[in-house]
Amino acid sequence: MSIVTRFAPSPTGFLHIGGARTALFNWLLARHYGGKFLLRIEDTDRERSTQEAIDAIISGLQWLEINWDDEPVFQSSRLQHHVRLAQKLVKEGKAYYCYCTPEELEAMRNEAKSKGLSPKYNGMWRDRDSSQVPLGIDPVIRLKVPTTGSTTLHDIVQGDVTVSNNQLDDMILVRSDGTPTFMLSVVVDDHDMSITHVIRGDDHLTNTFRHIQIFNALGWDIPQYGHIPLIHGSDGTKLSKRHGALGIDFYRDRGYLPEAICNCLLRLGWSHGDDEIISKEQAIEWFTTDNLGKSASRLDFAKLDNLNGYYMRIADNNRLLNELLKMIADISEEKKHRLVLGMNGLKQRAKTILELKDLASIYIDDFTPTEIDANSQKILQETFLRLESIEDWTENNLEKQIRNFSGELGLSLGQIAQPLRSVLTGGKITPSIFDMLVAFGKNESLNRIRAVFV
RNA sequence: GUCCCCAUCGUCUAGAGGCCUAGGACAUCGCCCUUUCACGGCGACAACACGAGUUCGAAUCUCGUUGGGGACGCCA
Repeated sequence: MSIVTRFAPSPTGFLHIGGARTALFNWLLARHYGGKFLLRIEDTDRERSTQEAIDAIISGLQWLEINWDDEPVFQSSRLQHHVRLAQKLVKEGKAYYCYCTPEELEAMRNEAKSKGLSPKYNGMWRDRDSSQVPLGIDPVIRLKVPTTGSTTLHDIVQGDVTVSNNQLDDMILVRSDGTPTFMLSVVVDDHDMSITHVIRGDDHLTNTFRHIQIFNALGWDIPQYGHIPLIHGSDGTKLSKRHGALGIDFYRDRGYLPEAICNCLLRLGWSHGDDEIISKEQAIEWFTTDNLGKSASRLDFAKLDNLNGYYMRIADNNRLLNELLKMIADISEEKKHRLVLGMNGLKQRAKTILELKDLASIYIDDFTPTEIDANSQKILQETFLRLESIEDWTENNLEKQIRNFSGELGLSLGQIAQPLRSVLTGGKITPSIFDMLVAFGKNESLNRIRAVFV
């Protein structure tokens, strides 16, 4: 059997970190088994769905390189089909029209609550005769859910979960305005798209029991479900904007690399022994639902930073340069060249692209040298003369020569390096001086050293 | 309130009855490396929520307690 998974976000907000992880897991599962991963935009709530959100979801997935197969399915284009199926269920006696007003339902819920029962619809129109239909009220279509027995979900993450059917009420399939609800649409679309496996957030667990009822009424096979625990905020509660449930673009703007985000997300609720750094390729090879965890986790920014630092270090220099140039408006060719030469020294010190940009300022911005004491000035003068005579201006040779003459002068390397660092950059914390001498080039380096003498 | 789920270091987790005086990673703190800062190396700190039971033996199984989370919409 070939596996088909899907990611089905509703475009009412941005792609956040939890959604991204859900997408990642479904994607990984499909790729692992050589199946398909589909994207479905659940835009049935036309009030809240926005094109902006659709764009954010799509660009977010693309940025993370979670690529879907086929064209995205827009649920809104399938509404008539959904409604027809609901009407078919009515004809078959498996669903019925309900004429309750929102006010009546509200009262019903309150009453149930006051009796200590779970608030649900009481099925008052389930078996009523059509002659009792009130005028002027547009009905909804509700499913006739079995009132006895129980439903068991064989969840691939949670194990078997059983809920007695009297906990379920006759859910609405079609609203009074004639549009299908999420409950119906999800089931129909999952069936029509031949979805075999659904990995989704824990918050859908109770919905799944409703979905199963609809699948049964329609006489369709039920996909495999795996409900993964939600990602919590740092205080252990449901992720909200405060906690980083921000759009994935927030992370991009903060200078995180997509592969670091994916690696981090992967380890939230999934593990493979002691492995921490896991490439996409390895993830595809290793990912099955067997290693999915059952308890909620929190996103740890310190760990993300660490992971991102790792991926920065191994990132291609040209790629990092391009990211940098996106943030730096005008830059001369000369300075750009410095960045190219200095990138190795820069990237191993930066945890994010933003930090990289800060570090890169030594090659771009003007600066004021720190105070140089008389002794250091003498050392710099000597250094200047020595450097001036060096023809082979490479990192290796510079290191060799400078170490040599520091020895000859009876100085430690630090006694030369620190004042040199200062006149080159105005800072005390920088990449290696050899690295910087190369990045600045011989002319600029000598100019900067000479500048302290005039 | 009702139903459902969860529970190992601060955080992410390994662990599927003896291999566990509980392993790894991040964070924190030392030391080393070292031209500064990073990187890297070495080390330290630090957890089986609690209580019963089952068993020769329990982090692992059962029950209860406590704690946390989720769901109860003509939202998805």
